[in-house]
Amino acid sequence: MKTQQTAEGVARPAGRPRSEKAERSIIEATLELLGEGIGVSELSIESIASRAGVGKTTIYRRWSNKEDLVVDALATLKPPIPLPQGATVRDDLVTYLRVIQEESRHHRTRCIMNIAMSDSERHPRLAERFRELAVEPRRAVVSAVLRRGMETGELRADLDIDMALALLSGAMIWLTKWSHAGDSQADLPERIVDEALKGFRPRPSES
Amino acid sequence: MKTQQTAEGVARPAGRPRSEKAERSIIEATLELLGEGIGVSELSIESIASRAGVGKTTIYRRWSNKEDLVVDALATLKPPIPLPQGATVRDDLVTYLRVIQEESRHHRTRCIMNIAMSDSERHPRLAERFRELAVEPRRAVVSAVLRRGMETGELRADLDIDMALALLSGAMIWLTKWSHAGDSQADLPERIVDEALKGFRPRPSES
DNA sequence: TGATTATGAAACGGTCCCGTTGCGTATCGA
DNA sequence: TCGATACGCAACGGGACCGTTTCATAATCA
Repeated sequence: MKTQQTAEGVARPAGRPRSEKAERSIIEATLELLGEGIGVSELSIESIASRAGVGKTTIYRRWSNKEDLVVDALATLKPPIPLPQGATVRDDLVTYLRVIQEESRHHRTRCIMNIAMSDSERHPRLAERFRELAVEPRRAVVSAVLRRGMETGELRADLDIDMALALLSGAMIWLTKWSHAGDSQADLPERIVDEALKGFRPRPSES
Repeated sequence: MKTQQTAEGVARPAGRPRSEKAERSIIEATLELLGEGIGVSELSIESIASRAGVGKTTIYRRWSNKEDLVVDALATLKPPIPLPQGATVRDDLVTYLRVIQEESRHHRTRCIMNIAMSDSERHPRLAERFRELAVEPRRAVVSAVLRRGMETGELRADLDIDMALALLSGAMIWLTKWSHAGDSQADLPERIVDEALKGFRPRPSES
């Protein structure tokens, strides 16, 4: 295989270069199918190729197996918007939960979250990737919000940040998953945050 | 089709009766495969028949489709042990979370939970069945515990029970799913319950 | 005994997908 | 122009599973 030097000094093989467009449409098709509820194990290369308007060979030339492709597809997901600093920590937390709630309305996000939740057993690399891309950045943002509250005194100084994050996120996901569809859930973020802030015990000074 | 009356007056078809043993082993095989991480969509009738040591015909004679079979299989899952009344509400809640934690250690339970979480989109009947069998009874038990605490004054009188349940269960599942494997998690139930009881705000009377 | 139904095994034709190969065409550098 | 590589397309042999049918055998009752 002959190569040549580009201006940047990057080695480049001779012949027709790979199509960036094809690559993008393959990844887009993958995300589309996952977003329609197709699980990783049911996802077929042929369906991706067909959806992307691409030959199977073009896919096999780039990825040696399905998992690699899905990992790369997940990697193109945009990280969430940085959380704006609201007036109070309570406001920021409500905003955070509202983002989760809003995302879970879109098929695409919800199905990809399902994949992360359920296929983590059989696809640890996928789960790890999802962790880096979706879980960790949110953890960092909310963690900062909570720390700010601990400094200003709006929150307990000895608050366990990971535990607080788990309570908030876990409750949001739980309720989204298991509450009856008929229930109005517009105020879910506020209710979760307020309940978590107050705690379950009575407050002697306020009762 | 000729029928005959049994002593109990139940109409019964002539000929060889269906094997109870075959039926049980089919359901057991189904649960085994699901417990090994096979998703509902990948679950094949042939693999069930093979595992159960049974002909495919025997399965098709009883269930017209895969989903019906899985629904019946889920129905054989034992409801959870009623929660013993400990000394305090805190103890009972810790016990409850410990049961969840313990269950999620067993492959079988964990995988079935995964199915409930992820396949609920495409199999609403399965999700509903799981709700009845696994979610609702727990909700009832914890709900009773929380109400007791509200009466005795150990908990706030205006506590939102559904919200409290979501915070506790959601946090447990979230942490089980996303915390690093290396973390010691033996005291997770205690930490979750205590954090939820205290709430995030500082307590003026105790600080 | 004979009628009736169930059972496990095997085979059927059909569908979907696998991963690979060959083909004619398109796009690059030399 | 030529060599090299990528492209979309179609076809390949092979495997898994579908849902059905056939068959010899087993269990039940009249």
